Amino acid sequence: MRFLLIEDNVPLAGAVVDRLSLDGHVVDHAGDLETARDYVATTSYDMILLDIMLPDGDGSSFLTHLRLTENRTPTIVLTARSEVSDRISLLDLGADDYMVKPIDFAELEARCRAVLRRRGSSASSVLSLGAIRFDAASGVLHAGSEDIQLRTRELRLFEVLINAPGMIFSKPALVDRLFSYDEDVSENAIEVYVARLRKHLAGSDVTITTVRGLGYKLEQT
Amino acid sequence: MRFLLIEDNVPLAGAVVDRLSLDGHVVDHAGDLETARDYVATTSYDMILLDIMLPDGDGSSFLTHLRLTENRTPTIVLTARSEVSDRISLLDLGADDYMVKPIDFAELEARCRAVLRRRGSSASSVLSLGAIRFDAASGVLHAGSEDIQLRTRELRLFEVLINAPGMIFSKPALVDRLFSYDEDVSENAIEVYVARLRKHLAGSDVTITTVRGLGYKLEQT
DNA sequence: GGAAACCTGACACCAAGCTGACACGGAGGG
DNA sequence: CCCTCCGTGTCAGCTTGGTGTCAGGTTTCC
Repeated sequence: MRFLLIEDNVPLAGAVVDRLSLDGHVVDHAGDLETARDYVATTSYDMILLDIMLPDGDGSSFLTHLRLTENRTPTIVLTARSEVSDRISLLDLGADDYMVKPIDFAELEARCRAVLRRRGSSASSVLSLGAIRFDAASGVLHAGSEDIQLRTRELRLFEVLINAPGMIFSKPALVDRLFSYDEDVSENAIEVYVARLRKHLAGSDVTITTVRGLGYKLEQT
Repeated sequence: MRFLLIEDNVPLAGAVVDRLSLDGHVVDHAGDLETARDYVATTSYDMILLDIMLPDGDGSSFLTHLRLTENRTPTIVLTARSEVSDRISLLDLGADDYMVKPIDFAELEARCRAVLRRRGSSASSVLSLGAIRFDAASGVLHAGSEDIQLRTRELRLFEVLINAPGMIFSKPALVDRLFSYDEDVSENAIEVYVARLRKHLAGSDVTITTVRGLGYKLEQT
């Protein structure tokens, strides 16, 4: 999952980034609304965490604009207790949930999961193609008679591929999906992860096909 | 498609306008930021090509301003090599892609298509003619009962032809479209790729017709 | 009939992709 | 505090398949 965290408190932001990264998510951090606008204009996120009090404006106006441009990215608003004058108005603006600072990380994770589930983005979290089944929540891949626990990076790659079987993903696009901007990674890393996934898929009726010069796609044989 | 080209180098701008016009696009040309601002204020564009170094200011400020006003028009930034201090910073500003001068026209077209496809503005990527269907996103050609994965060069050629069925493309024009100008390729290469595409189209009701002395065109029989 | 334009099977080249090995670093345990 | 384990990304050498050229054949047109 790719998150956008909009938060001006640097230590707090760092902590959230660290925590979410542990779960294998990619997190981009924007310290103000201007940066945040640039991010959402160029990147597609699975979830936005939005602080309300920001140096260059009010987070709620950002949210309003976001929804007006038909961007339905699930959003959780982070707010100090004193700012919760009207929680209803936040939800009316298009927030999916809100949390009061100080943030409890376990609760944050739980609410993220809840919101994502409610939105049905990865609804039941179990995807299947051919004879394989993949539980995105637990990261377990059932191929043949084996149950394989995918590790975080493998998991994210597989998640991307199985969500659009048959579609070609170029290596630069995959690098973009798996790594955040400040991670400088060679495209060879993608090749390596494709190879590792292929080992897991060996013997099943699903393969990752190379389309030379274009990219990779997942398909049933 | 309606393009806005913001570029102060007149000969270069002329060449880009000519080239894009060949594809049937409408191109407005602004030589400086002031003109460009007037254009975007009055007209809705499908795509903006933006030079960074301009007589009356920096193109990146134009872009920033554009995005702040919630204008999401797909934008490709044109830049001299020395200016590419940081690819990321350009993308952060809200550019969809960037190109280094000197501009390779074949590449420019490809990138425009890619950006437009990514933005999803051009509806679906599936084109059809007669009994064949072509999915530009996956590069798969459905002809008869077969699904053929086109490779990059075949794909580029077919893309050009199917975007204007019946139109005659000369061999020099096709060389121009498929190869960048540091690739020194004989026109025979086009003949070879036409032959390869014809094999894929065999048995369908679509053929590539030779118009002796003029070029090739794609048509339904 | 001859020349120019076009077609095509074969081929060699080389960049794209694959993969085993390794080095690095964080986590966790002793 | 050190050691080990494990996930990760890089690298170098290898394999492979797409690519453009060529040579010889065929068609077209004057």
